[in-house]
Amino acid sequence: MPGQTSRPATITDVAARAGVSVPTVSRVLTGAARVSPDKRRLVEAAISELRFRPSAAARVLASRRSQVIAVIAGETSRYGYAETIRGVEEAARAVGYTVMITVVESADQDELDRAMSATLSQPIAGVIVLKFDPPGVAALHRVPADLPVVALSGVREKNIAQAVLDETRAAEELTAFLLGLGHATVHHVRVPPSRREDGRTTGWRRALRKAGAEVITPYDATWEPRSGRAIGHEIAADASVSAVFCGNDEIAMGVVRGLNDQGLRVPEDVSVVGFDNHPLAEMWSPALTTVEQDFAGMGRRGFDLLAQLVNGEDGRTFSSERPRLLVRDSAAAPAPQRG
Amino acid sequence: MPGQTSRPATITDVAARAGVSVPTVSRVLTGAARVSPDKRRLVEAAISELRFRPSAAARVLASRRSQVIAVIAGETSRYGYAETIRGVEEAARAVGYTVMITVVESADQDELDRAMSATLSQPIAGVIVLKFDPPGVAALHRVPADLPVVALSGVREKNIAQAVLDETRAAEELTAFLLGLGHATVHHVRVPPSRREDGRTTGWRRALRKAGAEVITPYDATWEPRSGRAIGHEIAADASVSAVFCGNDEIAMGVVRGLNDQGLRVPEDVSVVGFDNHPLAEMWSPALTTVEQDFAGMGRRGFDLLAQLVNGEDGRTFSSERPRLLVRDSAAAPAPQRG
DNA sequence: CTGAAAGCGCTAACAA
DNA sequence: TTGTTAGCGCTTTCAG
Repeated sequence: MPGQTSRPATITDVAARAGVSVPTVSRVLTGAARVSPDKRRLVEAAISELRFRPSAAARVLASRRSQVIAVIAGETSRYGYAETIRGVEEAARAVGYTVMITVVESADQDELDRAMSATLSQPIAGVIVLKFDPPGVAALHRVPADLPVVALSGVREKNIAQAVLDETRAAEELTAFLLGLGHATVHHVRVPPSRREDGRTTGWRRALRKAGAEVITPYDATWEPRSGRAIGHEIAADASVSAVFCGNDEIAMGVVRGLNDQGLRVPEDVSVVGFDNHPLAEMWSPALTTVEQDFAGMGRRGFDLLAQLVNGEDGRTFSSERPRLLVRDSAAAPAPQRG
Repeated sequence: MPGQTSRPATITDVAARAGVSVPTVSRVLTGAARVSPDKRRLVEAAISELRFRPSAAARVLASRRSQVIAVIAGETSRYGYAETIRGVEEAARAVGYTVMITVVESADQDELDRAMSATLSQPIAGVIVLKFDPPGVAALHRVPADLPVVALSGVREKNIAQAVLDETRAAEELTAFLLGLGHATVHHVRVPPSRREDGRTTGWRRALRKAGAEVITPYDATWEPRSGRAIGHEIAADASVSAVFCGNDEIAMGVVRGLNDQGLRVPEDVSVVGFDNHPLAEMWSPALTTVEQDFAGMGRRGFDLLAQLVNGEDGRTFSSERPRLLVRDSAAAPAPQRG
């Protein structure tokens, strides 16, 4: 008998073919109740013969439960973002969840709502927000209260489940390391901050204060490595700079390049350190001293937190990890003729 | 009157509040039919007072249409992958679609089906497959026939809608450029290929054949820059190598670094070129000669193709773009003492 | 232009 | 253990 139309099989088709009722098929699908071995076998056979795939939409509607989570982020392709998302996806996939990506480009209310509404009207079990930047911060505050939420970031926030990387402590440690090398102070190149001040800047400032070193206004970079290069040119012209802490490795590479453009050598003339341990940081010449950040791990921890919330288990609502200092070749004692 | 429970408002609530029937609310939601201005106003007021968001699940179930597409990929965070996904997401968001990410780590049938079934049971309008690697290729062949599909890649395939970047032509051009500089032949470092041979390798071979140059077996790198560095060490030991074409910029940076480790200079001793125009390629010393690949653009074009299929419009089913050669500083005429 | 009625494919009580 | 009966929240006929 030919002519089966290619309409996807439904649970009703399966039930008919297996000679059982629809709920029985549902039972073998969900495992919610016991089914006799022979009926189960019949149902399973029917399922595979018909290539039946249950409709998630119908399922969600009837059960009010979903196996999808949304990740809301200001970007998706820069190193830290991409790795974090990768971690979330991995952890989600391991337990049968799918992840939906929502990019929020602006912190503007209307634009935000427009971007989010498409996602929020989807049947999602929960939301993970990458609170890395202003759009992320804004998005966090517009997630409906009835939806489980986890924020991922470098800075702690009250009353919200959160997985963080303790950037503040790590930045403090890195800055102290530079000071320990003998530098009078450490200059700072910021990446775009999520609020007034990010953890890296706070840690840097704290280390300088503790050491009684002068706190010089940071340079502001964009996410583009070439903005670091331009700052490198500025720094080269300022003989008082002997050590520079950059908000991330890509900017650090730009700064090194900018310094080199002007004939300065790293670390002989100026020490430069980065943050994140980007895959290319160790390939760079000189290999970058930096801080290793386990973004994927944070993503995984974030998903675990969310899964807890979704399942109504209690447990920790906060997960923090301390990034690790990676001493390589881009920092050394200050040159006598500079600083 | 307090005590509204926080149960999300449904279309029925809105209808009641606006004093109209449910279908009328539906009409203003979908715009499928004309509604008198006053009723429309009433409905809109009720919607915003109740903070009503239509349930996508119910909508999909009733209308059999979805505003979600799935992206299936072997990875998500390496440069080309991340940028491609970014392009798809951008184009999708612009027209109110949401994207779901599915990572397929292996080409193994069972593992693939497991990874894909979670996504395929979701109500999706179509699928975009990143056919960049073996898992991607395998995934493409397991997408149900009734689902609109677009493949994204560097190599053309029959009978399937596809957006590509013409890597073969670009690689040929790049190799010819090196040959034109006076190199007797060009060595090649491959990145993990999606099948037997990727477009970059094919283009390289073609250029060598046309020029009558010797075709030497390529080195095989992984996606990790450090694998390039190890290959750089090998190349340094082989004085016959004067020009190297690397499968991507990250590997090229590794190779340059490996060459430098052994005291060789680029491009004075050996010319090295990459592929992709990674954001750090121009920061590198020397700035990398490479090929600019518009991955995000390919992602966008892919989505547009998919949207066509979903909407049942006819039109082009293939979209190709030619990457652009970017001459910078990492390639020069061969050194007399090598090659 | 509008409402009544039916049904999308599934799960959740409830009996049997 | 199994089937029957009701919906989940929406869109889609079909009348009017």
